[in-house]
Amino acid sequence: MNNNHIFTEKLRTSGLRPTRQRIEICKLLFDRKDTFHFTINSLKNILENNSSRKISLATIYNTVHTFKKKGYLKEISINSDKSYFDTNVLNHHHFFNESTNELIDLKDSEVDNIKIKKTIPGKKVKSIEILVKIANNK
Amino acid sequence: MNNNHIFTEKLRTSGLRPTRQRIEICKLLFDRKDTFHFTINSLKNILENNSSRKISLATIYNTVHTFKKKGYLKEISINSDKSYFDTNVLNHHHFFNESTNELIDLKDSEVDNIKIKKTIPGKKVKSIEILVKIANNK
DNA sequence: AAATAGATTAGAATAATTCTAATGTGTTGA
DNA sequence: TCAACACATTAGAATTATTCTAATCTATTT
Repeated sequence: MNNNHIFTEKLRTSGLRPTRQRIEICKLLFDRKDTFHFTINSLKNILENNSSRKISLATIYNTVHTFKKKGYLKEISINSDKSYFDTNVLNHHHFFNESTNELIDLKDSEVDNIKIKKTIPGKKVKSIEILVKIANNK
Repeated sequence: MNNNHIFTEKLRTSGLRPTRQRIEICKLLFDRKDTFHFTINSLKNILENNSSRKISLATIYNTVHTFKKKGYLKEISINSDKSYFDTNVLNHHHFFNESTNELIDLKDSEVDNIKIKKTIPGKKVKSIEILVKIANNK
């Protein structure tokens, strides 16, 4: 049994064509209970090990950015050399473990309301993101 | 008149050799009253226009990272394709204007105390960073 | 002032991301 | 049903960002 038809439908509903590449990536990203954090590179490695036919790196970029645009993925701000993505698109924040380069979700309810006193005229706030950097106790 | 000797001293004090390249970059970054936000690329462009002798891009990377390690620069988390740096190394947060890709400082006092309720055992918090993304009112 | 050790630079190599020509998919109309 | 067209998608090639390392420079010791 497999869930391909579910993803096919999901893609069609979003106005995206259900290609082999997209279905494989969907299965990897969304066929799981927990939220999943990844970089393009880690996703590429997993795909290489799980996928019968090769998916070009450019296609992985295309797909991830398309899914982000559709609201199925969230991009996380880390001052690192890589972009991190999250399958949890609900409002939430992150821990970033600098010792292991891993992300951990931080529910909105686990952070007290943030009040920003400064405003910028003519601009509207699109999002407020908190990143808590952590590291191993030496 | 120029401030080269001041930067020479500052560099020596930090255990860094006062090379021509570093002094030029110091003048550009630190010889100003306001804090300065930049990317490696914007810095490269400014140096190209202000510098008599060419500084290799690799050297700009080296220098910026060295200054960051010494605590003279702060790297800012933006989920963009570039790393942003800030000459303001005091504890503070940022607005990021998505319409123009510009950073604006947000003083620590302009943000209410942030309380994180979740903790990660065996890890210590290194920093808490807030990024407020803004955009033009359409 | 020459020799040495180690720091620094910058061209070359690599890694990350985007561009675009080729290919594939869905739709329309005969 | 099935061309043929219009547009979406893929993936190799090109570009851009970053790192590596051999060559060069600087400070120190004698």
